[in-house]
Amino acid sequence: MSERYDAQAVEARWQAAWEEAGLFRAELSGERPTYYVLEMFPYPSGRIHMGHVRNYTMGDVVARYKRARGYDVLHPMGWDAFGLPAENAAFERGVHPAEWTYANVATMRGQLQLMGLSIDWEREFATCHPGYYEHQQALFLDFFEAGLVERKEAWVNWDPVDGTVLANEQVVDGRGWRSGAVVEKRRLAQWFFRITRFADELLEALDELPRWPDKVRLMQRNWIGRSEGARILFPIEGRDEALEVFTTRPDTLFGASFCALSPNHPLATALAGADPALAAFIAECNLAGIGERDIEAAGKRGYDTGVKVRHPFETERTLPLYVANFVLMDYGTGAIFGCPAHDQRDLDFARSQGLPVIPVVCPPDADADAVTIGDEAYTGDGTAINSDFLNGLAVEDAKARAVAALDERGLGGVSVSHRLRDWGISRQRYWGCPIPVVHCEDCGVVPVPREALPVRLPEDVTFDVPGNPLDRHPAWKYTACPRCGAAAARDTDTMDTFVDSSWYFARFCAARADVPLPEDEVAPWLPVDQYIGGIEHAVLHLLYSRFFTKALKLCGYLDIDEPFAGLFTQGMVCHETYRDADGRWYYPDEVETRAGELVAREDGRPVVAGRSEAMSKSKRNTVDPEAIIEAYGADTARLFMLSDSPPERDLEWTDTGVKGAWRYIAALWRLVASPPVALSPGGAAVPGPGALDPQLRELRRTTHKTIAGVTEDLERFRFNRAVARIRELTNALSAIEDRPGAGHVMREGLESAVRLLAPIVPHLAEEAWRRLGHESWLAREPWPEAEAALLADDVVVVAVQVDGRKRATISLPADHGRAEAEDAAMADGGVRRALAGRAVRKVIVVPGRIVNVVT
RNA sequence: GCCCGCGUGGCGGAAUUGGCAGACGCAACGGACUUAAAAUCCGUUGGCCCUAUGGGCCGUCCCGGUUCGAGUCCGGGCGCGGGCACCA
Repeated sequence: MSERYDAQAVEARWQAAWEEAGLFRAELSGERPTYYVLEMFPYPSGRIHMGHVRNYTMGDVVARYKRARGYDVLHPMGWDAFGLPAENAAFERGVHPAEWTYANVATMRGQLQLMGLSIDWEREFATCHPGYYEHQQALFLDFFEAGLVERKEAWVNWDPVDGTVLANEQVVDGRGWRSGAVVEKRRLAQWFFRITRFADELLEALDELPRWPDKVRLMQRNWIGRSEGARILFPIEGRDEALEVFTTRPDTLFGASFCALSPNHPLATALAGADPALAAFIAECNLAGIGERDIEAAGKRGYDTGVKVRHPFETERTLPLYVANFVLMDYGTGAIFGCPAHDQRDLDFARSQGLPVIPVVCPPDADADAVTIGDEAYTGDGTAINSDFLNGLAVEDAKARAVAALDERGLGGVSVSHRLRDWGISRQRYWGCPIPVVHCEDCGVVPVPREALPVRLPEDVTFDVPGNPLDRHPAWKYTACPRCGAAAARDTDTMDTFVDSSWYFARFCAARADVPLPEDEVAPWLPVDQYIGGIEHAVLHLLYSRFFTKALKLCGYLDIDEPFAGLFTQGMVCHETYRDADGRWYYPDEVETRAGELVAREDGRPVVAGRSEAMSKSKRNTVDPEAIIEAYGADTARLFMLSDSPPERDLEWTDTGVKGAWRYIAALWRLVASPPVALSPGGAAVPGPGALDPQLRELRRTTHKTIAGVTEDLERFRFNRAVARIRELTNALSAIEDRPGAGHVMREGLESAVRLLAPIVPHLAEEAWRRLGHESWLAREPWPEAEAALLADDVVVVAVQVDGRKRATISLPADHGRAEAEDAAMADGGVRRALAGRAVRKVIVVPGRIVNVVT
């Protein structure tokens, strides 16, 4: 009789036992090497979702594996707990953001604990706790002192109804996502982290991150967007100053037909003072957005200021100066010269303004006298024409020559621009880390003294009206200037929540310390050896954390250059979607199959299954992890997460797949509880090869090959392959026949399988380990070692091809030579038949692999 | 528009990086056990064909190339997915 595996009871028992024994507490032994594995910490939205399950399962496999490999492992968990959803909940339901957040944390912690993760919960923290954000405020002050923080005016999305700045993501089709009001551009004083100061460092260090996905590095490279070019001065007619522009194409300078300023360029502002029509044009530009879609709607528009600028090379020539809606203030110098022939934007603008189009680059095969530009600018390579001293030079040479000439004349030189902007961190929100500065009428901006930290959020706030509760709080912002003592006001903005997540990984090393990052506790663990999370953070979070690390190093906190030595980006968890004729979405458990048709369980309405997409509440294609754990246990959920798809790819959640995982768990338990042959006693040595028949010898080989293979797979994040290998082993063990020595081989195979499975299905493995007669913690057992002698076959099967087509397989001793293989191949009946007496020209032998007979 | 990535059975995916394509699993079909169901176990399963315990042909999106040999490398196409998007 086989006993049924009771996953829920077993899992609860081991979770409690591990917890009580404190097995996963991270400790610095000083003897073992350290390993820090971290998954991106969750936002406490309410309940965990399958994406969390996948993410944390992978991290836990790594943590448990590395522990078995003899590392001191740090595997912590916390909560990215500030953010807008809490304020929305407060607004919609009247519950305080803190209450809502901590309740969610409690729920989700309980759910994560059901998964059996080997986490050191003693280091848990939530970023919304003053014990965390007080240190963040201290870091802000450090950055301030180091010149890494500055306050400057910036153009922001302003929602006139809600009275707040909106992040770009909160502007939908030009309107505030909640108020529906048309968003305006406003210039406000904001706090910035000077990430651009590290632009080149952040770019170059990407080459030193071999364990990061190429895709992420590429995305960051593009995001930083380094462009090499030149700055050029165009003297302004009638003024004692020059217009400075940035270009990547100084070679096309002779093709210039206009210059243009951003509407927000200081010169544009100055000119608008005396020109009401220009002022009106600028106001209009600021009302509309500056995204491509906005401008596409409005068209490329410009205002001729009447001002002329002088061409740096052709001093007799002047160009009109426009203010144009497509020129961005925060890139380059906020001003451009336009060469319509070789830039599409400039061409569109020139056509609409009736400006000349002068070709100055001749495409390789074109006739220099007949180059014409239609509706498309020519941006390719070629030779300079119509360009005086540049004529005849290739584009790259012409660039260098032009820059040299500018330099000689004192009218410009080499320059580099980045797409990356400084990081604006001010948010007109309540539920975030207060910015520790005070605004004094006499002293200006004054940092809050360190001994006055933390600047705590007030608890008595209201959300019944839109806007920033901190700003309208009756008392909170009124304080004394720390410098002069006069009445002053606190900054009522809070920090972008990406600040919170930019240094949490370091704080985990000393979660309770009374300074932000004590070196003796932090240094041994950092950098994070393996970071795991979603690709959606490829740029923002991962770039901000990299910046923080460099800033923290500058401030003397850390001695590392990069926060995450290894990065793994996992795929999403997907599920089919279900809709009825009215377009209503249904949850998977709301539909069923009746008479071969998909229908809504409730009223039998026909439902159509749509394509599989990432699980989301809006499409109602989510499956609740807790329900799965209740039905099948955490091990089943974990096993399924790792089984089918490679971890970097999307995973399709299917009921049948989960059932398959459960079947394997039940079958494995049966195999352990009632093996097909009686196990030899634990600890007894396996008989030598001579004492075993070929089947058993082969089985031992399979066992040791599996150990080696799974080890390699786990090192390389090939979890699906690892699971497949272990299944192959246990399939082979199930088929074992009783004969002398079988009990020994069975025990060795079974114990190996259980140990290899320990990181993946830890509860089942622990239970099986005890059932096999052990009294130790499997979670503390060392990783199994493969015996080298058993990894090599003594007989190999070699394929034989005739003219590249497989015609036979032959068995040869593993150490066979070329001649032996060739002879055996030529002697094979199938090969002779395929040759049909034709003359053999040559025979290619790759020992152990293949023989190819070529006629 | 620019920049990446990916196309393998009915499905998810393997293939030691140029050497036996389809491991492992899901689904499906057939069978055993059972009053029945569930559970479990055994078997079959890329396609086509033949003189059928064997054997042949085709087959990794399409066309071409390199090679004794290509899912893997190169060139061109088609399709799907992702990132960025007036960045001068």
